[in-house]
Amino acid sequence: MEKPFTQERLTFRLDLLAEEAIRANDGIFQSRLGLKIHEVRVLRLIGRQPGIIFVELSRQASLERSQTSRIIQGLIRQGLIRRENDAADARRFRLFTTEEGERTRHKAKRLSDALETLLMAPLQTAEEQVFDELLARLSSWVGSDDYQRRLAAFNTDDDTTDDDTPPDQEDPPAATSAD
Amino acid sequence: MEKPFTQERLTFRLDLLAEEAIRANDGIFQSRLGLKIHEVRVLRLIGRQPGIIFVELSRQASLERSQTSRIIQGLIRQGLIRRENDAADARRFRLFTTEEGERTRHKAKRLSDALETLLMAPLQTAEEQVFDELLARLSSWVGSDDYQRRLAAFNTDDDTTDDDTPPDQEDPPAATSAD
DNA sequence: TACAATAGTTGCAAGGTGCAAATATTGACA
DNA sequence: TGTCAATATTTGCACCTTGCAACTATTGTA
Repeated sequence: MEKPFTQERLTFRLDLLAEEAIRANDGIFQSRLGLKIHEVRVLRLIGRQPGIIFVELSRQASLERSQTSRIIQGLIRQGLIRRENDAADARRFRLFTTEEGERTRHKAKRLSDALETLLMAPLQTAEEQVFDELLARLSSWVGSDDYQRRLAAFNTDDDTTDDDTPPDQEDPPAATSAD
Repeated sequence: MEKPFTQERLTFRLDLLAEEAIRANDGIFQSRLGLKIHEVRVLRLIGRQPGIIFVELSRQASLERSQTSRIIQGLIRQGLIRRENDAADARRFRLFTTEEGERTRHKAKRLSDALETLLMAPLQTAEEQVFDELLARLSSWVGSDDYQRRLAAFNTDDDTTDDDTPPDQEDPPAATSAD
């Protein structure tokens, strides 16, 4: 009755897993810290790079500028971070975590670690490392200009000219009449 | 200047990659087939299991019932699938792809294949297989009752009692003043 | 002084998501 | 047979996220 995930689209599985990971993290963060996952992400980045400026933050968090802006406001309101005008350029400001922000960040870290462990439970240590490494390579790849360029080309040109796919049989249409 | 993705949260990277994969697929599907990624997912599932019923479909696609319902309506309106009342139970109906639906499905498949190839470009064949396999195991894991149970326990209990984390030093706060 | 570029904010509209109530049908049982 | 709980699917709706576009503020340059 359970459909195996093998043979499913890679993108689908990726989506599923990511969604689940996010859902889990977000749920826990909300209930334990009162923060959303994106807020935690921003908090973490600021904590790791004190003095980071807006644009960098937005880029690294992979969040829209408007979104980033609103998240920052929220974190400030909650007293988890503070901003400081840049001495050299009044358009910018630099961000820092507060004491409380640091405490929260560490709590979040612990929660994330535990969740990650749970998520990776079925993998052995070595496998987990491999997965981690491949994931890192892929993440970096999709962030690269090269990838973006190729993707754009894909959208424009007709790479789909290999119309030689057979009528397709995939699955023996298993009768779902299991009642 | 480019922040490496190593050392980032696994969930974050996972999210990033999944988002990118979806964005790419969705864009292409929209422009080439006029379909959204979720519609394609549903179409694919129906094509693979002709006669599938609503609940099963919703479960396999991992989509809300309401959402699934609306997607089905859309696909019917576009003439890509058709529904047939279940002989035994009038509350249910069974779903089938139309001729055109099949054609569209194959087009979608080709597009997905090509995109997947692009996405996995930095990996060698063997690595890709490993990644695929690990992903499959993880997908299946997060769908399992065991995982769900453990996650629920996590939400309830206090697994966070290991409060021995050191003050944390992570990153040498690299001065962002690279200007 | 003027103008283009950069930094960040805010308004707003479009779309996705999911709950909850509604409808239709079935099955069990008194 | 009438009643009621359960199942299947749909629809209404309200909430939230997302992202564009327009706006303000400041800088650098000519």
